[in-house]
Order: sequence, then C-alpha cells, then structure tokens
Amino acid sequence: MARSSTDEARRELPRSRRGQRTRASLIAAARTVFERDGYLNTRLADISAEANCATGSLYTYFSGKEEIFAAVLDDAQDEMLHPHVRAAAHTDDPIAIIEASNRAYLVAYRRNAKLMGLLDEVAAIDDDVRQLRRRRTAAFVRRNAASIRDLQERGLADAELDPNLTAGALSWMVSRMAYSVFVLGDHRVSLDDLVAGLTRIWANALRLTPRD
Amino acid sequence: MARSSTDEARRELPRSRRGQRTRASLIAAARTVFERDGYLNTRLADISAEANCATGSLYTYFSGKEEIFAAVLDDAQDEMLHPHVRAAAHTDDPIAIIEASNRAYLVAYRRNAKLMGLLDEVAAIDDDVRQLRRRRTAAFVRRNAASIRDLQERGLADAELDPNLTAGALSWMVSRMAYSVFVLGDHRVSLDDLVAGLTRIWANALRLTPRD
Amino acid sequence: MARSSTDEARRELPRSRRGQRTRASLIAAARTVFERDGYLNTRLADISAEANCATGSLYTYFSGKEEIFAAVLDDAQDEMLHPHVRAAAHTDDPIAIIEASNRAYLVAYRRNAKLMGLLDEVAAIDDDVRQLRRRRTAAFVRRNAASIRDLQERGLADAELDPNLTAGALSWMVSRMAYSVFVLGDHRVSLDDLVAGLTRIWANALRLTPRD
Amino acid sequence: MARSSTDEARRELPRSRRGQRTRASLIAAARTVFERDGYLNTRLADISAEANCATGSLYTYFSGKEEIFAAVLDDAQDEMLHPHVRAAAHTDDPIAIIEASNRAYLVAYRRNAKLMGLLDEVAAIDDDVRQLRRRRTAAFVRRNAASIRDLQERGLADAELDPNLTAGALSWMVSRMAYSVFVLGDHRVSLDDLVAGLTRIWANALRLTPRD
DNA sequence: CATGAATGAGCCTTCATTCAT
DNA sequence: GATGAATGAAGGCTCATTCAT
Repeated sequence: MARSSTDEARRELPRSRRGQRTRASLIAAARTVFERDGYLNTRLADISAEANCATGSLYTYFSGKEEIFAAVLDDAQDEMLHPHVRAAAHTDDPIAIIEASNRAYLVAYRRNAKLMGLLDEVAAIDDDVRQLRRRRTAAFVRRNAASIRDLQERGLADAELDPNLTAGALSWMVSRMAYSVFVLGDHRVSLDDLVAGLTRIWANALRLTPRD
Repeated sequence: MARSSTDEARRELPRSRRGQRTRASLIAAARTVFERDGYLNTRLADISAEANCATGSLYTYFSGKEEIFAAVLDDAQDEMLHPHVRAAAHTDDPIAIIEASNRAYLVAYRRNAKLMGLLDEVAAIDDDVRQLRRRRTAAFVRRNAASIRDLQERGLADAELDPNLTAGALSWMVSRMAYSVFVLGDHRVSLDDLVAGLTRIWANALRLTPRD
Repeated sequence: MARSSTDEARRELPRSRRGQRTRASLIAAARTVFERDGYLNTRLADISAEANCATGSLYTYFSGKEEIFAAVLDDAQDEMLHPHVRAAAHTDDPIAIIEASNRAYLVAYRRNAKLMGLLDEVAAIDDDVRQLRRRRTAAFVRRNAASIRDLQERGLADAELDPNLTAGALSWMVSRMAYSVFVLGDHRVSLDDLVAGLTRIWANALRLTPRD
Repeated sequence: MARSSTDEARRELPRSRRGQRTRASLIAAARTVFERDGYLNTRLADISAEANCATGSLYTYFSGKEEIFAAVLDDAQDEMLHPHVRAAAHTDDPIAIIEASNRAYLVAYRRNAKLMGLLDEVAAIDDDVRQLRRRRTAAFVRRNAASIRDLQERGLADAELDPNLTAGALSWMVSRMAYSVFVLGDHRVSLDDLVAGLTRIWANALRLTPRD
C-alpha cells in the first residue's frame, strides 16, 4: 500500500512471534468486522473482541481505526490491485487485451466485493483513503491512456478521443459497474456477459474493429 | 423527494409564517454546514448555530440528522434531478440529443457539485439515501435503455449491445466523471471538452455515425 | 380537594365562558392522557394536543404538571372520596355497617380504578400528593377508630385492640386489596366475594360475632 | 434477585479485582444516592460522582438506571426478603408463629426502611420492579395461604375464610403498616406494640384462640 | 506484551416554560 | 385568551484512548 513506506507514524512491526500472531489476528478480525458491520459502525472494541484479545492490545500495533483499516487493505493488497494489462500479454489483439484486463479486474473485484464496497464507503469519508484510491486509479488510468495513445498512433483507434479523458471515463465505467453489480446487487448478469458487454462498449468507444 | 410521501415520522410543516422562516433557515444552514464540514463532521448544534436558533428548534421540524439532510436534498430537488432527454427534443440527430443530455447533466452537476459530493458521501453511509439515489438513477438508466433500444431497432446502433447493461455502464461513466471532475477536481478539462469527450465516447460505444 | 382553598399559587378560575370550556377540556384531556400513559410519561404537550388546544393555553390555567393533576383529582373528587360509614346508617348491625362501608369503597374504587392507580403512582413520587392522600386517609381512619372505640365500649369488640392501630391496619388492608384487585389485576375474585371476604376478616379482627 | 438469571442484557461481572471494587462501590454509591435523593431525582452522574469514578464507568457494569437499581436490590437481597415462617419453627403455637413471622418482617423492614420506601417509589413507576415485587409477594402469600388452610383443616381457624384472599389481605395489611410506620412515619408506636397489635388482628381474623 | 477497566469529552435528544403574534 | 414556535438547561449514553497491573 502506498502508505507502507511513507507513513512514519506507523507502529513498528512486532518482533516477537507472539506479537506477530496478535497483529495478524487483529487484522483478520478487523476485516471480518468491517465487512460485517461497515466501517462507521465498527467499534475498535468489536475488533479486539473478534480477535479474542484485549482492547488495549490494538493500540500496540495500530494508532487507531484508520490505521487498522489501512492494514486490512495492505493485507488484501495483491488481491485488490488493478490487474495489469500485462495479464494478457500473450496476444496482440487489442480487444482481447481489453477483455482480458476487464475480466481480471472483475474477477478480482468479485472475489473481494465486500472489501471493495468497504473501500468505497471509507473513501467517501476519509481523505487519506480517498487519496490512496486516487493514486492507484491514476496509475491504472495512465496505463490505459498510454495504451489508447498507442492504438491511436497505430491508426487503430479513434484519433479524436482525448486519451486521458477516455481512459478515465472507461475506467470509471468498469469500476462502477463492478460496484453496481457486485456490491449493490443491481443488474442480474453473469460474469461472462458483464465482461463481454463492457468490453464491447470499450472497444466500440475506441472504434476498434473486431476481427470477426 | 422520494421520502416525502412515504416517511410517516416526518414532522409536520410549520403552520405559522414564523415557523416557515425558521424551517427554511434551518435547511439553508444545514446545506451550508454539510457542504462545509461534510455529513459526518456536522453536529446538529452547528446547524442550529448557523441558523441562529436554539438546538431544540431543529427538532421542531426534523427528527434528526438524516431527516434534515433529506430536507436539504428535497429543497435542492429540481437542480439535482437527472435532466430529461426531452431537454433536447427539438432535434432528431441522436448524437445531438446525447450531447444535450450530457451537457444538461454536467451543468447541473457542476452547479451543485458540493451537494453532489455530499450525496455521494451519505450514500456510502446511509442506506436510505443509497436507495433514494438508486431509484433516481434507475429511472434515468431506464430512459437511456429505451433510447438505445430504439436506435437499435432503427438500425442506427450496435445491435449486439445489451440495452440495459449499456445504459447502466454509460450512465455510470458520465456520473462518475462528473464526480471526478467537479468534486475531486481531477482532469483539468473545460466543460465543453468534457461534454464533447463523453458524448463522443457514448456515441462511439453505440456505433452511431457522426453526420460529418 | 384540600388544596382548593389553601393554594395561593393557583390560577384564578376563568371568567369568560370560552375560558371555562378550555379549562374543562384540558382537565378532561389530562385525565385521559394520565390514565393512558401514566403520570411520568405524560408530557404537557400531549395534554394540550388531546384537548385540541395550543401548548401555551395550559399555562393560562395551570402552573404545571402537578397542578393540572391536582385539578384532575379535584374534578373527580366526589367519586373518589372515601365513602362515609353513614352510607349504611339505616341499620344497627355493626357487621352490616362494615360491609356496607367496604362495598361502597370498593365499588367507588373499581369505578375509578385507573385514577386510583394513578394516584398511587403520583403519591410515590410527589410529596404534595402524598400529603393529600394522607390527610384523606387520616380522616377515614379516624372515623373507623372512633367506631371501633365505640364497639369496644359497648363490649362488642375485642378490648385489647388499639383502636388507632387497628383502624389503620384494616383500612390499609382494604385499600391495598382494592389496588391489588382492580389496578394490578391480582386475585380473580368477584366484587361480592371480595366484599364478603374482607368484611369477614374485618369483623373477625374485631371479634364481632356474626348474628347467625 | 429475579432478574439475575433472566436478564440477558446485563453486563458481565468484572474479571479483575479492581473491577469488582469499582462495581461494588458503584452499587454502594447508588444506594446512598437513591436513598438520599429518591429514584427519579437521581442522575447517573450523581452516582458515579459519589463512587468517585467517571460517568462512563457506570456503563461498564450497568446498562442504565434501572439496572443499577436492580443491582442495589440484588445486593440488599437477603436483608429484604420476606422472612420465612420457618423462622419460628421451634414452637407449635400458631399465634407464636405468626408473631415471630411478623416480628421478623417488621424488623427487617425497619432496618431497610429507606430502601423499602424506594422500592415502593420505583414499583409505582417501573413495571419490571412491580413484577419483581409481585413475584416475591406472591411466594409469601402462598406460604401464608397454605398455613391458613392447614389451620382450617385442623379446625383451628375460621373455615369460612378464603385462604388466598385472606392471606393476601393480611399480608398487605402488614406490609402497608410497615410502610406507613417506617417510611411515612405515621403512627407513633413502638416495634413491640406494632408486632403485638398486628399479630392480634391477624390471629383474630383467623379466629385463633389465644391460649391464655 | 497483554490485559481490561477507567476516563471524560462529545453529542444527541427531550420537554417544561416562555413569549411574540 | 389562544396560538404554537423558540428556548436552552438537563441528562443520557458512547466509545476512542490511556494506563495501572
């Protein structure tokens, strides 16, 4: 997570084995409770209770709610990262790449739907988390923008589109649809149809021509 | 607003002129404070202070934070409504209609950017508000879906697209871009460019052919 | 009521006809609400609402909750008074007199059961009401004590009994049984059986010999 | 106390010694303040102040006023219980048994007069406490009824009396006289005279013949 | 390091009472 | 007199954070 290296307030990692166990169980408990009760409704006491340890112990490792939430995100880091386009590096077909990317994203989102919804809740509340998410998204958007620019230069994509704006718009489209489908439960649609639908819109938007 | 007719707990409207003035000033104060401090940080005492009245007066008209927030939304109702496509009824060009619709939406959004951001914050927290927003969005999406279906039937739009999914995806795209630009301050872009960009993406996505 | 003549704080009686009507409807409403919700749970606003008049109007006639409660008691005065033994003056049989007295008391109690329960609630809370009730009871007890003394002097009742103590004990016995049966709903027993049972205990206690 | 086993909301007992001390001092403080100021006038802050601890500490052990009051009763439990008739099991004389029972009750009542008065205040207000008292009284009355029935069967007591009604009536008589004498301060009478007087009435009521 | 009780600021909510209209 | 909105003191309760053991 972005904070990992920069946040000097963070408590040091525990040295003893016992400490590591406690810390880990607190993080696991926090995720459980956050996902069950929501960020705001969660009291720190609930977390320590879930972790079967004393209230005070939480402060041994974390400075407060925000930090333990950050730790939960950190812990789930890899699962949640925007999948890289390289995920589908073994093809040249731009549409196939987009599809692979979307699929990877949506699969990851679905697997962590509760946490993603939580992230959304917290981002609406907490500026740090909002910045964090923005930074992540920015990286993703930048990659997409680069890809669009590349396709435009190769004459494959609509040259009129502003690569940055377009990348941003399409990224939001996918991430909000994921939220809508997996968190809110709107749109009863299968994963395959969702991937296909979003990919087609994305490809159309760029005016890529399907090879068919 | 949706609650108006359904929420039986809502306090009665004031009978006297004085009461109407107080109620109105409370709503105005609430909007000011909510937009300034955010929903969570706002204490009801802040609102009454801003409205220059006693704490208790707030409870004369509202049962609590949620209800006064609902009243603020109610009050801003018309400004915030998703603009109807009819806005551009005086043309036949599908792209022109989309553009007009997007412009209307983005203009309205920009005018109430703070409130829209607030709505987003609260929707992440409060289920009632979430439902409220969902209902509104659903109506908007339904209209868009109908429009897409119509264009498909007329052979103007990509027949492969699922109208509902597409309408949902494109609507989210526009609304999140509005959030991104006007609330978060991302993408330094002019309103015109934003409208043009989103409209082009939208039109491309449907495979509408610009007349040029 | 005892306060009627002594309490200088009491508002004057209204002169206008309209005022009298308002005052009367407030008292009626107060009784309704007190009996329905209990003394503590009753808010003055509930009373004025029930009386279909403004909150402020209550203060035109009463200085507060205690005073309007006193007015309710005042209003119900005659129904609630301890019945006088004279009620059965047309017989010489001591037991018949006791029975008549008990019956009269219990009938009156039953008729105003809600109010009597209320009186009990308030007496436990408010010292003024407690004193009021004590004064009333004292008069009743005094009469009973005199009656016992008389029977003792005539050689009809156990001479060992302390007339005051006995009168107090038996009076409490009857009044608490009334409370128990009519307010709490204990002892499923008919009025006749209740009267008969209490009268027999009373007569036995005095060692009066039934004539049979 | 009756709630002990049934009230699932009750906070857990403290685990540490310190916690036990705090809890105990809160209960002691509560009794002091309740007896001094009455139930209604007591603010929870007064109790914590009296116990020299923070407001919040009270909530560590009790969920509110009702529960801490219940704990006070619980704590005084043994002193307040209706004394059992067995208290005087070493005699066969029915009157002596009644006298011993009454004396035990009145002595206990006098010792806890303030608390008994309090119990009365609260019973008039709070339904839970009312039920609690009712259950206790019922047990006491049941024992007395059984005793009366026994005496009737042995031909020693007036066969006409309804055992339940009579037991109820006489029990109320004694308990209200205790209230009257020890709480209200009516009837200037010595304990011995009170015991003697009530016992004679009780015995007379049953038509027991004194052995003299 | 763990424990879990203690702390107390902070905010909400009620409602008797007043008072301008 | 009637009206009903305004007032604001009062007290309840929560829970993040600290700290003695």
